[in-house]
Amino acid sequence: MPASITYTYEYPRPALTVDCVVFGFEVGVGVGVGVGAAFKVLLIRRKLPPYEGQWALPGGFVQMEESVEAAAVRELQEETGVKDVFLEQLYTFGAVGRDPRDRTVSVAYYALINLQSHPVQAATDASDARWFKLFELPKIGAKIETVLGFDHAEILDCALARLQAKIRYEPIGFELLPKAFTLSQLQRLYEQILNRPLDKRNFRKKLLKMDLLIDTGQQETGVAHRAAQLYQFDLEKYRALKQRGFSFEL
Amino acid sequence: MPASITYTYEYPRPALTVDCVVFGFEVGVGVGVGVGAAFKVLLIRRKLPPYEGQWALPGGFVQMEESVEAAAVRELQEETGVKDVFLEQLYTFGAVGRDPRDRTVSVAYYALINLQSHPVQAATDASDARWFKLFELPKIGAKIETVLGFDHAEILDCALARLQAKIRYEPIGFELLPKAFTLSQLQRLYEQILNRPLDKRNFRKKLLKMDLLIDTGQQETGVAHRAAQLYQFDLEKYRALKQRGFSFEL
DNA sequence: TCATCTTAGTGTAATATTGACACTAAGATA
DNA sequence: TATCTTAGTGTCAATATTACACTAAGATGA
Repeated sequence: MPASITYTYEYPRPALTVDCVVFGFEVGVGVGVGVGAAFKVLLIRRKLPPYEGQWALPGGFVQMEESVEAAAVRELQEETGVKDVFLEQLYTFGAVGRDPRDRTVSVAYYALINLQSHPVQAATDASDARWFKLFELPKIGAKIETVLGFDHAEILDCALARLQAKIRYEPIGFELLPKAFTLSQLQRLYEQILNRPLDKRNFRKKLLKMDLLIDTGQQETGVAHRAAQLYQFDLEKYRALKQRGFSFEL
Repeated sequence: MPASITYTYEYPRPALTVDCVVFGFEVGVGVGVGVGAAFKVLLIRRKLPPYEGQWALPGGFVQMEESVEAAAVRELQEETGVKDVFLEQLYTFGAVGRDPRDRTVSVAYYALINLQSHPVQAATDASDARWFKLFELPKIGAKIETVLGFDHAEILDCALARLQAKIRYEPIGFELLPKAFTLSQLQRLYEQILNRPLDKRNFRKKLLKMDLLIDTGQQETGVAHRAAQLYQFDLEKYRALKQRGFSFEL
C-alpha cells in the first residue's frame, strides 16, 4: 500500500466496515453416536489491535469501488475461504463508541453454510478461523459472548434472533443442510435453532403437505440403523408459489 | 461552517448518510364523506443539487459525535419538524453508483406517525415538506416513484414491504393512529396497508380476543352516524405477554 | 442366525382456528 | 319521522393444530 497517499474531505467521515456472522450446521455423523448435530458460528482470531488475539467476526473495510454487499462477500472469502453461500444484510451498527480507536460504522451480514460442502480453511497465512458451537452448556468452556471484541456479541445476538425468526417463515434452513437431506436432519436443524423439541409426526406431516420436498429416491448411507429417505428442497417450485402469495410457515 | 478545515484519512471513505421513510395515516375525517382514510409518505423538496427541486426522502449526513440512529432522529426533526415517533432501522443502501456525485452509503430508517398528533411543518426556512398519498390510482398525477431522486424509490419500496410484513406480526399499526381509535379505523388502516379488504366480524373477533385493547368508555364524536367505541392499545400488557412468548398476529 | 439396538416411518381423534356470511342498532340529518 | 350511514354482533363448516405409540428396517455383535 502506498504510504504517502491520503484522502481529504471537507467534513469528517466515519470509517465504514462490514462484519459477517457465519452460521454453520453439522448434521450428526459418525456411526451410532447420539444426537451429534451442532449449530456453530465461525470466528477469526484477530492479528491486529484493537482486541489483538481475541476472537471476532470476519469483516473489514468497505472499499470505494465495491458495494457494501460486495465488501461482505470479499471479506468472507479472504478471511475464511467461504464463498457462494447465502448472505443477507442483518443490521447496521452505528453507536459512537463501538470501536475504541476510531469512529466506525459497521454493516453486519449473516451467512448460512453447510459444513459438508464448505469446509473452512482452518488457518491460513492471513487468518486463523475456527467454528464455535452455539447453545453449548455454559459451564464447558467460556460462553462465546464473553470472548468477542468490539460489539460483536451484540451483532451475534442480533443475527441469532433474526435467524430464529426468519427460519419460521422463509425456507432458509435448507441453506444449512447438504443438497440432499433426511427429514430427521431437517427436524434436528429446526430443533437446534429454535432451541425446542418438535413433534416428529407433525413436523413431517406439515413439511410434506407443502409438497416442496423432492424425494431423490436415494437413501442415507453409513448409518448403523435403518437408512432414511433423502430429499431435496424444490426451490423452483417455492419461487413460483411465493409469487402467487404462498408463504412458507414452519 | 469553517471553510478551511479539512479531514484527512489514510484510506478513502464513503460518505455516510441517513434517509427516513416517514409513513403517516389519516383516519377518515369530515362529516359524511366516503372512506376518507389515507396512507401517505412524507417527502421534502431538495434545495441543493444533485436532483435539485425534485422530491426526496428527508435525510442527511451522519456526524462524528452522534450515533447513526441519532442522526436519523436529528435529520427528521430538522427537515420535517417530526419528533418523538416510532423510528426503526430499515436497510443500508450501499451500491456504488447510487449517488451520482460521491460514493455515499445510506442507512435508511422508517418512521410511523399519526397525522392528528404530529402535524408537519408545511414549509419552513430549511425545507419544503409535503405528504404524498400512496396507492393512489396511477393515472391521477404521477406515481411517486417516478419523481424521486437517488435510489429513493427503491428505499420507499423496501420500507413499504417491511411495513406490510411487520404489521402482520407486530403491533406497530397503532403507531399510525391516535391514542384512542375505533375498531373501524384500525381495520381501515390494515386494509390500506395490506391493500386488501378484511372481514369486519372476523377482524374484530380476532383483535378483541387478544384482549390487548382497552375500552376507553369514550365514543367517537363529530360523525354523522352512530358513534363508535374508542379503544387504546395496551402496550404494557403486550410487553408482558411478549416476554412469555406471546406473538401478535393479525 | 438371531437377539438387540437404533432410528425411520406412519394415523387418529380431540381441539382450536379460520373464513364466509346478513341483519339489527344507533345516531345524525333533512 | 323517514332516511342515510356506519356500528356492532353469531353461527356453522372447513381447516389446521396438537398430542400421542407402535411397527419397520437395517446394522451390529454375541
